[in-house]
Amino acid sequence: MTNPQKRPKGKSVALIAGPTASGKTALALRLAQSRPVTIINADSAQVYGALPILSAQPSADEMASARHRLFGYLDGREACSAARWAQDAKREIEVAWGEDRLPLLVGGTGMYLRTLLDGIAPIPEIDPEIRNAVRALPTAEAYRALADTDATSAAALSPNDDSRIKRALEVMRSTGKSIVEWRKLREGGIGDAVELRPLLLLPPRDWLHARCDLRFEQMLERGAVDEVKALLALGLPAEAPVMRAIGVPEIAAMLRGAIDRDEALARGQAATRQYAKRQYTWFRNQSPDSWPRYAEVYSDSEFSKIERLFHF
RNA sequence: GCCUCGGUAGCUCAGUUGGUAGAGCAGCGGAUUGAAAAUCCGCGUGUCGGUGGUUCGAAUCCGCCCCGAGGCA
Repeated sequence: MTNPQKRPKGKSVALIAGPTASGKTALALRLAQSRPVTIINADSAQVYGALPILSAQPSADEMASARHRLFGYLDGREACSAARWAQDAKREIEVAWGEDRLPLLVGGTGMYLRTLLDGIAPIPEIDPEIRNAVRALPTAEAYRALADTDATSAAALSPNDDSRIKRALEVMRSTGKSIVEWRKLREGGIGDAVELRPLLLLPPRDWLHARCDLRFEQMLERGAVDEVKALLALGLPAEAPVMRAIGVPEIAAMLRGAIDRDEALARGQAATRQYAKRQYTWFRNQSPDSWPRYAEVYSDSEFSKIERLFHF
């Protein structure tokens, strides 16, 4: 299956992406047995140290069995971002190459991966005061303010799209330039400079749902509640990304007595399924057609089939 | 055995004096440029328990049967 027309563009980067609970970790660990790799996290919640269980980070044993990077490396007090992660990932990729290891990106955050591969608009850091002021506004007010100063981007957004409205507004206030203008530039992507070996895991939805449900239940049984207790004790602001991780609001509601355990379980499971669905939509539609899709249930017995899809 | 209440979407339930049914949640499709496990947009998916009547027309009225909960014995 070698294609003589296809010449390597550069050093290799492997990528396993797909919805939560699709088997990415198992596949990555299996791959690590067959060649020297550095598994690099590409998941926006697994970057935080506070939630190893609830964010489904690999276990301590799994982490010890292969080289892992960018898992749990940030304090919940700082907010990660696509650009921040992409920068860190680039660095880890270089290190891996330097050690003759294959960098293996594993994760489900489509925007992080896109930022790394395609780059992003070079918008300067937002002044924290401006950011805080903008985020404190009610959505409708933020939208009005945006319409007054940046009608073009306001027109392109739903008046309810809180997070994009506030991003557009903070960019306008902080840089004096519309986010629409900024986005005409896109910088820093490594996609054209590397030989990418991607694989999407898109298992059948029924199976995935059952796995989401089971996994959240097991998280609850295996320490997620204590994790959330400890997280709440830090007193982080509700907007901190780590506070919005799936399961945190649900378990927090249970801990303050607003809902019982069954309800927390049901809500956490539903939130997991809904997240998986969004990821499914992203990877199915946003990924280049050339990226191989594995639509079956992954198990290690399928590994040789997977290796072929990976174009090794 | 008798009485009462209930049986409508995957779940919890609405459904006014008969005009082939609609909410929430779940689910499905989509978007996604520095919070993305975020945020937003769109879509009812139905033997109205079954059956036989009354009627131009039944989820709505009547009979019988089935299932569930409670009560009386």
